[in-house]
Amino acid sequence: MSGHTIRDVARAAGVSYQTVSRVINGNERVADATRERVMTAIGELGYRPNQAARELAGKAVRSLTVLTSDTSLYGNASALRGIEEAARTAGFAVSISVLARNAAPDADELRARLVRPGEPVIVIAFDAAGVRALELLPPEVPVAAVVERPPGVDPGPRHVWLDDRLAAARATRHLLGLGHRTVHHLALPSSTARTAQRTEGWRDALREAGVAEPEPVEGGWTPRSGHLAARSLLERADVTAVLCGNDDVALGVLRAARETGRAVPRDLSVVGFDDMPASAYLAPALTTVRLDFEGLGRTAFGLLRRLLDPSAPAQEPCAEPELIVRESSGPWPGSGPGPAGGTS
Amino acid sequence: MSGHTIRDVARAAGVSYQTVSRVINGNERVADATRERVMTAIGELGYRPNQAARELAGKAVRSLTVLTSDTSLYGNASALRGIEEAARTAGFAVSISVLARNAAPDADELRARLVRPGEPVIVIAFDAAGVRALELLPPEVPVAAVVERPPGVDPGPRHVWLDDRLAAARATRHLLGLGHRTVHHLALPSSTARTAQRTEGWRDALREAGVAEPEPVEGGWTPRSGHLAARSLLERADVTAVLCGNDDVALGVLRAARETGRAVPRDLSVVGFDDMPASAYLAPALTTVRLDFEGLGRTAFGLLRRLLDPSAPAQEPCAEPELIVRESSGPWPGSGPGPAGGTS
DNA sequence: GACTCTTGTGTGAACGGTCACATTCAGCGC
DNA sequence: GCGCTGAATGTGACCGTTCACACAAGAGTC
Repeated sequence: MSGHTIRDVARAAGVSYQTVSRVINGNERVADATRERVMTAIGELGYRPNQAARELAGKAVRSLTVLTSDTSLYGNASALRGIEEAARTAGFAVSISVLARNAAPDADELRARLVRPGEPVIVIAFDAAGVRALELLPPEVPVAAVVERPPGVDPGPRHVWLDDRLAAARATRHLLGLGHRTVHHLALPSSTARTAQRTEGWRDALREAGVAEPEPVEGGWTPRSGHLAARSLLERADVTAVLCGNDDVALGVLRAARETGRAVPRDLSVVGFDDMPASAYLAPALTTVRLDFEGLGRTAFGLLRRLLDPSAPAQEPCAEPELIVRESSGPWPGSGPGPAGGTS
Repeated sequence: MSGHTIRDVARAAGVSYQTVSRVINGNERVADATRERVMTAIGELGYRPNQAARELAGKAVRSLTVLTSDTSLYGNASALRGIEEAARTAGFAVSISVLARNAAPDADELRARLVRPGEPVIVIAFDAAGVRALELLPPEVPVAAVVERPPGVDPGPRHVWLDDRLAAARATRHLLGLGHRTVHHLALPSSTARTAQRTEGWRDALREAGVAEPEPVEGGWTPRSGHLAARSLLERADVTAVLCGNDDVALGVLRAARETGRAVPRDLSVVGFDDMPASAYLAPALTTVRLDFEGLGRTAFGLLRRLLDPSAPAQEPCAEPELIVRESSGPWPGSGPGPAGGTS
């Protein structure tokens, strides 16, 4: 039976229940000898405080809910892992609630999802469903958000994000540096009404280099959607470098390239985003930008925690995006005579 | 806003608080007219029951904790998704706690991970850490387990598993049917002291065909470990078909094959396990066995639910393993055109 | 018309904590 | 000795809900 109460402990230690409560809640003015006795009583009885009673009596709860879409996507899964890890070490319990990708939730459904009113929430809002959920959340719930791009001019302290814009710019510069006349972009669905950060970074680099700025092609998140989108893109001979919205999309593009007889990287350079564990083993191994989703999740938790308790320690920042050059990117095919290009 | 109580509702509806409680907890003996009034009062006030109070007062709580290792592994993530989906539709809140892969937790730590003592648990125990956690869980907690193989002779009603043995046998037969003299196996780490189910199924098929039974090579879960293990395996010319523990491992093997100059499927056939979304897009597209992890998760939840409430409806069973033949498996190189014998 | 039986509703007491306040008992200056 | 202070501990009420009952009507039964 797991049914010992604070009063049982008090009886065993020969003190009042309030003293036990004091001991449990850390240092108040309790004599060392008393604390000692209470502690041993707790240990012997195997007492564990009842979370529900604690919460009911007004004590701040150490739990949070993560709202995310599809957890099988690498970014979501990694951020979730970061949150979970940080939360658990801080003694928080983590609940999870998965949003349907397409159908954005309405306010009622959302409220019903949160186990208890007032439960703190972290939203992983890389896609539109997440962003919408974030908007719909009632203002009184404490919330931190992992987003693709900060909203508006004044992001406020509730949001964390990776520097996708810089990352995309770096990847694009890498390709331009290899001699490509321009870089095409297979964009992820934008999470907001505005252009995605990665798309902007890509455009930054193109503009900075003064090259043509082709229309980005909007696709999905999966290999399947990358494959689909690439089939039309690769019909055009002038496409020599493709920056993909993520590594999964890049995988689809690699396949499309194979099917249309384009050798990578000889005829076509493909660069991904995220650096999934599999990406180094693809054929060819994928050039990509490594992103610290886990660190991002940890940071989000730190944010939420300081929202609940301003005296909580600050979280260390997450890692910068890092370009990982592998086999899938090579020099512009137009420059080298025939078989010259191609080894990396 | 979120601070209305059952008594506020009662006052607004002109009834006693107990009547409101009855209405909330479904149909007891409440007059239709009264129920109606209470319902509108609830709607107008935007009342939401306080979970903590409800739990404290002894109401069974509709929540569960999922104990799993690394959620970025496809099997874990998919099973989690299945659980979450089924749980949410049934009105359960899902907490998640991630186990470190290597360091198995001790009983105390495990208990501390549960939101409250006696919290129902689903353990995703595909690996040793999960199995150990399952063993350590105190007997009083209601638990369902998603396992790689049922424990002992009498699995009991708490466990669900996929027919990995049959699945492996099918995949192996497929390869033998293509003329391969035998099939080598790159096994996942076994979750128990006994041989993994997939390994047994593979052996079943070899034995049934009366061919040589090479020692299985034990590796890990990742592309990296598959790559590592394959490098030594592929030094041997007689290895023409490899059954991999999962698709990620197969990815590593594909890369190793490329590096050692073995064309797949011409010189080497590679078959995976799981059918991850990416597997259809690999180069070459992976022949694999599709497993219904999501359905398995749903089933596990159904099990737990009936454990808590025997009158709950039964869950529909999950799908059978299905062999998906793609590009990575082909006829035995010894028979076909081109230089005969292993050393081409 | 007094008697059960059913149906609907109200009342008091938990549940296991925390909070605000009351109490005890040293040590201290006067 | 007296009151004053402050540290250590105890007491009562309350958080919002459910549970076990008690109670008030109306419907049958005889």
